[in-house]
Amino acid sequence: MKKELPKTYDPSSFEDRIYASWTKEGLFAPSDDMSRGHYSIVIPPPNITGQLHMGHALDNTLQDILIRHKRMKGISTLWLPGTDHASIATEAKIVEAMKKEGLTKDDVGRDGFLERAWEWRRKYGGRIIEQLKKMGSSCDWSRERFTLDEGCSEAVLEVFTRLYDKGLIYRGERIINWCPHCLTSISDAEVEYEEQPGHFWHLRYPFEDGSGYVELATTRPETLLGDTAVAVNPNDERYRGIVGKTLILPLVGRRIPVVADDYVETDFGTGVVKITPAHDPNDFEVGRRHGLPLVNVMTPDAKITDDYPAYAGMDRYEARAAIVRDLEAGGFLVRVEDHVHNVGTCYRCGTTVEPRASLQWFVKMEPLARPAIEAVRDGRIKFVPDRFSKNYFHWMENIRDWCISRQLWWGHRIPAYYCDECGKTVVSKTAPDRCPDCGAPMRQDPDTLDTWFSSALWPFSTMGWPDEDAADLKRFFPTNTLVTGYDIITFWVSRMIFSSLEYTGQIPFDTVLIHGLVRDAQGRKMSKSLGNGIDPLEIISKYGADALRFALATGNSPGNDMRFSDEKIEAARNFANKLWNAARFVMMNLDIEKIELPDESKLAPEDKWILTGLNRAAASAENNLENFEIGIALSSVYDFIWDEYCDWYIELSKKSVSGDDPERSKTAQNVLAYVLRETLKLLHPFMPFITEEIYSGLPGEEGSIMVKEYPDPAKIPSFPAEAEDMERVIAAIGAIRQRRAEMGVKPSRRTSVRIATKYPHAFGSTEEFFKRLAGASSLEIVDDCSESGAVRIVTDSATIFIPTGDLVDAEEEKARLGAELEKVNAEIARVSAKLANEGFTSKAPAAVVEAERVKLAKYTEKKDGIAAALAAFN
RNA sequence: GGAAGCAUAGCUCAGCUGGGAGAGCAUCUGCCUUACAAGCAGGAGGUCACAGGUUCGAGCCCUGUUGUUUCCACCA
Repeated sequence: MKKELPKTYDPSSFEDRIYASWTKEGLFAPSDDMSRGHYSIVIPPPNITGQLHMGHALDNTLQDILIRHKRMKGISTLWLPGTDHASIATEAKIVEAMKKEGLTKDDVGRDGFLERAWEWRRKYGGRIIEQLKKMGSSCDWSRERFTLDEGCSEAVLEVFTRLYDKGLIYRGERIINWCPHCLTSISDAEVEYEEQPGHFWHLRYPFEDGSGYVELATTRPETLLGDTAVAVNPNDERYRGIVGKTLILPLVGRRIPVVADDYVETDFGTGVVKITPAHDPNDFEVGRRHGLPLVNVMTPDAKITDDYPAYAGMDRYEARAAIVRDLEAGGFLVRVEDHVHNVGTCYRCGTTVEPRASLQWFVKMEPLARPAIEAVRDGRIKFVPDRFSKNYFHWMENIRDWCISRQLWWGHRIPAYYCDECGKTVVSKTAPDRCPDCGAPMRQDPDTLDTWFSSALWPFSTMGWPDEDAADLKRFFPTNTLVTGYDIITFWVSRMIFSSLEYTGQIPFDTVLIHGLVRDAQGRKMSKSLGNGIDPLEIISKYGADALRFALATGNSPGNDMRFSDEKIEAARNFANKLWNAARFVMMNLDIEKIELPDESKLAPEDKWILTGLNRAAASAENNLENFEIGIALSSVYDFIWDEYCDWYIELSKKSVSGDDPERSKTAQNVLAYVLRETLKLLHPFMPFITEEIYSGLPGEEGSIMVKEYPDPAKIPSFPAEAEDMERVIAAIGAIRQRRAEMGVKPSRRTSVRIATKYPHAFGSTEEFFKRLAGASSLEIVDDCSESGAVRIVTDSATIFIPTGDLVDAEEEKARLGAELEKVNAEIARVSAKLANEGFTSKAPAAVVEAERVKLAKYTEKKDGIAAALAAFN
């Protein structure tokens, strides 16, 4: 019946095999048994262009831990996976690929392009899914979804038409962020600001009537071509007289007015601002207030239009240089100063964004934001940690309308149809045959929707919405936990919340578990450009997926960034190896058909001690997992395995297992195996592969560990009193080891040990322990020992005598004991003072006061022991 | 300009509702004690950034200061 594990822990030899067997047995699908409730998570869908990186690895490890834990608790559990079509990123890839063939989008046309995109998706879209599987992710792959699949597209159409009918989606000419490289609009959230050194060019614009100039400063002189006014503050005494006058725009010759607007700060620059409504968001607003014309001076790829022949075709930076040169030549340049300013860049490609007035589709946010704010404020949705709700509120409360149209082809095409004859617009899920007003043919809007528009629907579009009766929707929606990084709260989390509330009337999830970024060993963000990214797949092939998961989960607290280093992953692998070897030891010694926890009457003190420890570890794991304290949950399991089970219990059990009492041996085997089995279950959500591999070798166990019941502390026997006695023995062994090490006693040298204690029952049958673990040749329980040639070690429950003959220097012993006495006296003084403090005893919780009393009693016992030991020298 | 996080052992970090500071790595000493040298046993190492405050009691709560990181805003 004995099963042997290979001598070394080699995760690559079993991880893939185990994952395949889980899949084959269909263990990832939710169970039909709903008696213990249900629990669901939707995966943050990775981009189909993506390769697994450490961020995914962390995100998915956390989700898998939560899911596996709930599943083991018998809850019907769904982890719904899928991918995101990632409009900009994917389109860029396809364009790039076509470029190698010498083709452009226009060459192949819209249909040809989409064919290529779908082909690309078929080829590479599953790559990241396969990588997630390497992590051990227990997603229900039979439910895998894609943001551009039929169901999700249906949801998008439904939402768009509903919002349009409600007046919450509108089309209008606004200033939007335009990426000249991606050639599309992007939303405010997709702009990243970075500080860049630049200049302030002080210019002067002449009055038409020849009465001089106004001086103003700009960081973007090339936008001068689009100036349609100059503005001053209405309360600025200096400029009161010029409001309403007309200026001649240098180089262009356009007549532009001086307007008064509160937007202008009197104490910044010269107090005069040039207004370019088509190329600056603030100027756009000023322009609207004053009815100024929009003059767009740039092409989509940020080159000057043909309207300005002197600069036509130049890109914005060439044009800037040329215009500055011409301004200087014309005497319009007063001076140039250095200036650092924030420049908006595209979050996808890093190109400097060009604000640009254009006709786009928007979602009216204010009415949607209100209930979304309320849902978090009243606690229906919780952020863990809570502080991220502040970010959320700030963003939601200052939200601006969301630009959702993209000048891309890969994505959900906007279901708006235009009649070129009469100008009619129809928004409809199905294409109208012809214009309902004039009967002319209609033309669909060429644009697609922001990728995040469909991601915002993910928690319910994947469950079957808009079919309100869809089985999954009824059963698993709202979902429970959303696990994601703080970097996409605005992009995604907030949009799911308002979307779900608006369309389903329900919250999308009750808890948002936020994690930080995984940084490199130096604390830098992992990035492609730095080349400091650590590839999770490489880590897996070198150390195993369990080690990777452990390294990511341990010591990680919600919302905080973490560093990933070789030391961390090695420590994780070492732990796996430790567990592996412990299991190997247990299995080598097992001679039982199945694991049965023996009656209490058969249990030895050390058995009761380890069971009590297991009980505590199980309680800690359970409580901390429920509170999303995943790192703490894991460390309590880790500590139990290494410090209690391996370092002590296995050593203690050796005397029984290999002893000559068959019944005692059987009991010890059963306890060893029982604790190992329950420990494997405790650890399984964190390290699924190694736990499954070991579990499958345990006698009498059938099926997969992943669907066994998670250890319930209420069902694990606990013996606090006996465990405390065992602690006295462990403390005594520790104290002897310490003294021997201090005295430089060779490990091979055995000495007899005598123990005087108030707790003789605790030390009753422990001789073997002292022989094995404390270098003892014999153990004797004595009432007292007054011989002087002995080392005396005093713990709070025993005085230990080791007659080491001439090794002992009486004076040294006295000095050492004296020092210890002093120490313990100081402790007694401190605790006594505390207990004498009426403020403490009356105000502190009873349990805390009691704990102090227990401490005092222990210290006092120790003091008495030391005093007695000292007395023996006199 | 606004907001938030972080500051704990040489390094990287835990420390969950306030009740005498922990881990991993590194380091020092001694061990191949037949599960494990990816290990075992033992040791050293901390005014918990600084200054006040609240409290019987503060690493933890409050105020301020310094350093550092991030998010938001965008003053042309």
